[in-house]
Amino acid sequence: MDHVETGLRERKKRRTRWAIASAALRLFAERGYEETTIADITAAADVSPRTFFSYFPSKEDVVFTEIDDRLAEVAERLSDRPPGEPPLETIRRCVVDVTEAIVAEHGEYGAVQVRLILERPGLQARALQRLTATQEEIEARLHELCPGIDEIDAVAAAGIAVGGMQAVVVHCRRHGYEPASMRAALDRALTIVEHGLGSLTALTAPSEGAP
Amino acid sequence: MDHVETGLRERKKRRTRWAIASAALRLFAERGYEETTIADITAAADVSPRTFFSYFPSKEDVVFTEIDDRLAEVAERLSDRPPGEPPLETIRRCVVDVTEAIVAEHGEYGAVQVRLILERPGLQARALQRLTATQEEIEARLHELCPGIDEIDAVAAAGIAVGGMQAVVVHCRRHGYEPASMRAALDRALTIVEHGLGSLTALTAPSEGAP
DNA sequence: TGCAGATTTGCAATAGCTGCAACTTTGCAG
DNA sequence: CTGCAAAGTTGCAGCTATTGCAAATCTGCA
Repeated sequence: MDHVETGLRERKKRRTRWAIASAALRLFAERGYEETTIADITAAADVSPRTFFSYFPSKEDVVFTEIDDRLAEVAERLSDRPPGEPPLETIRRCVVDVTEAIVAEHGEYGAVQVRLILERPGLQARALQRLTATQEEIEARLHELCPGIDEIDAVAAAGIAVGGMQAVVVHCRRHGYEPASMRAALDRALTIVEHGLGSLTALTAPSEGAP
Repeated sequence: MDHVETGLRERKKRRTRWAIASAALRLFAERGYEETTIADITAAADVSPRTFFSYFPSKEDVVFTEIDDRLAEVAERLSDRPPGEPPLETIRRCVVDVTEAIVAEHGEYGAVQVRLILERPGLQARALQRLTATQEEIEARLHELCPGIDEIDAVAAAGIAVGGMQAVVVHCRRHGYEPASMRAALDRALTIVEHGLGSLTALTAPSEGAP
């Protein structure tokens, strides 16, 4: 039971939602986020301003269209891992999926969405919040995968994993989104997550000073 | 040149700022955040509504009064570490300081602030954003401490460290703030940060299933 | 005592968001 | 077909946060 409903009603709703979202993203890209009002968006989408709020709870939420679905999808996929796989491998897979889902282009306006989120503090905050939600999702799966796992361990593992993810996002923000570079950063971060900061000799040696 | 200015002007400004902040926090505690308007706050603080915005850029910012100062203070303290100390130790120290600064009670309304931040999604998002800022702060210090460190390593290390911090915050949110328990969670998280997720046998063994 | 600069304030306007009630459309039974 | 009830859309009024602007006050220092 997903999006297979054939009713005219459903189809029309989906179309309207898309009309609003794409109008919004297009306008955001053209004149900027703050510079685009709800009225502008609804005018472009040819619906009443009031209607906007029956599709999205707030202006900010339009920006996250699809991204949320994508994230949820990834979280679900986590449960479909081969039963014998070591949890750590599962986490790795999960982090890779989520990260790529976040960074990769989603449909036509993906680039716009990413740029907006990275630029507008408000949107950035919202994104972090969703990332935190994902973190709890990960932790829940961990408890499923390793029934007896210590709670602190699970929380910490999830937290650290997400921290690694964020590291990649930060890296991308600075150096752009070439898949290759991103992959490298992701692998590096995951290795560190796996072996700990203690594996970085740069960190265990006394800080500069006496030779 | 900090808060030593003796001018009547300075003193009055400081007093007003405090009046607004404490009125706000008190009201938030009494009737809730959303239920308190700027007008309510300024009435209680005995200033004009317009004045509020010359002290705080937004309603949300009042909640973070002092917390920001505290965080900045901690970040600064990072540079005062003994020169020969291994960076990893410095990080540990830093994480402990920041975490305790976040969780500990700040002044009279500390508990209110923490509760609000944890409850209101908007404030939570804002807090995460500030945490991210701290993360970048940590990274910058890392580059100072280990001049040649690989950028990805630095970003990842900072990200993971903050992830560990968040883990502790999550833990506290669930189990309360008894210092002992928090200390334990913090230590555990830091150990994991240091030795990696690979050190948790629960994660490296194949997930349940065939015995 | 009086001025120059800083603060405070009132006023008006914009924009996001919500509740409500009237109006339309759609799905379906008769 | 036809008509009804549920679902969806719209306009309206209203509330709150936030900002620009200019008049009114206050403070520090002659």
